[in-house]
Amino acid sequence: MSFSPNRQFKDAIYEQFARIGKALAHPSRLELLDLLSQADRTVEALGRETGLSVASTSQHLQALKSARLVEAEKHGLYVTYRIADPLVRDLLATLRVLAEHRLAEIEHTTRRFLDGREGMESVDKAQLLERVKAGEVTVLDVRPPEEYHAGHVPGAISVPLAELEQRLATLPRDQEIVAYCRGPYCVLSIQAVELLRARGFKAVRLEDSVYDLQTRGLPIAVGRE
Amino acid sequence: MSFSPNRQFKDAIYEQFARIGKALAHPSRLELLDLLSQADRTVEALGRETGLSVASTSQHLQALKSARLVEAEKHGLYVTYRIADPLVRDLLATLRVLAEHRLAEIEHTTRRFLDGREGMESVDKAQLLERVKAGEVTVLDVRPPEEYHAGHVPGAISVPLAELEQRLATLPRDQEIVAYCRGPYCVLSIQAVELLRARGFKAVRLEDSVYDLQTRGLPIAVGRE
DNA sequence: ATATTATTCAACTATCACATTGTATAGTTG
DNA sequence: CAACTATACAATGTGATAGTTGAATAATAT
Repeated sequence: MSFSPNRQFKDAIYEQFARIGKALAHPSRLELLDLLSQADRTVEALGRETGLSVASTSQHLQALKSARLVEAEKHGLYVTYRIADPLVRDLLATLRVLAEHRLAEIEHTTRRFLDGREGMESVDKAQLLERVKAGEVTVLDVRPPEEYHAGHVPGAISVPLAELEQRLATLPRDQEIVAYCRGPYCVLSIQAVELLRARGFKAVRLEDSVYDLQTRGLPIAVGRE
Repeated sequence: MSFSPNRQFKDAIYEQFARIGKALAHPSRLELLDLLSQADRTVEALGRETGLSVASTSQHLQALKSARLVEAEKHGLYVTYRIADPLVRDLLATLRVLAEHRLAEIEHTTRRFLDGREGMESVDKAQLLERVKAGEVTVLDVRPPEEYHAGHVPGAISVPLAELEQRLATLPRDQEIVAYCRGPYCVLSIQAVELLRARGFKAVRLEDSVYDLQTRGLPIAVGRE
């Protein structure tokens, strides 16, 4: 029985599916995929942002490549990696939703991390999103510029967290400011909102990433502005 | 930097996400999840259907349980496992679509397997589905009875593959017969259609599972009939 | 050409996961 | 309550995977 053609077929098929499962089985690879979901990047840049050694980063990227989740292209001296298919983002999103739903540890960890930080409690997302769409608020994209250029909320202005302090003067004091970054587990927007509030601005955090918003029907703007 | 609270937070979060990835990283566990997607089952039944030893089956199930993808309940002598959340099915479906999309090996393996089998080539699915919905065809659920009872296409009759032969007389010769089972990689419906055709019936295979059809808006019937 | 830089490869060690066994536990039957 | 059965757990050997280091490769710049 176990050498029947049926069994062989099933084994071969599940073996293939497991290739993708294996690619998702390491925290670093998931982080790399999350970063690549925001913008294409070189090995070096990915290593820098994840805190991994370049060699380690390269190896994980190869693992992702051999599972066909990412693609690589050599541009001169640098190899740029990118997400191979929009479905990869969908898979990551589903994984995230399921994890949030089933793993109490995630909520627990997030709560502990946010504990003591003022006013990071979730706002009414639907309502906030309407105001973003209507342009009633100033929207800040606090991610690195590459990520902004790869895709951002229409009307949002790019203010990388590192530059926020020196650009405070250009921000409105009368209008509410909404900061977003890569998603609920990205801390850039948390830090941005903390800084803004400390300086007397009215600021809230939008937990979603551009791509989360895209699945809710918001268009994505691409390019310099 | 790498001991900052931010880094610790990220590591903890991605560690959690990776729990689910790890659970999906073995072919046997994926097969177990697929079986459980169709109906709850005992360890013994799962071992029998997958060809794994009972001990091995139990271990994989524990791995799935500790990732919270399945739940277990003891009924008398048996422990029954079930999918913990409908989102698990969604995740599996997304994984499958992505794999089909990106991994040429899957199509290759499937093609090789179907090669030589007459008329398993895909029919116009949308049109077929309409006829199923409209009740214009006889629909056969050729999975084991437990799976039928856990959820089936409305109007479908339960004819487990093993019983098909002796129930041929009850099937219409003038109307087209549609057989379905667990999805595109389940061979039960293939074997059913082969048998039916060999006996002169007009039969086609529906590649989707009940749950695939559910996401396309078809209701699921539950229970004995 | 040579040096420089980014990336990959190769070798090594440590850790982790797998399947197989055998054993323990817990319910059920006699 | 003893015997039995289904299931879970534990220990083992084996193989795969991760991270490190240092060398090799490849594309540019000098």
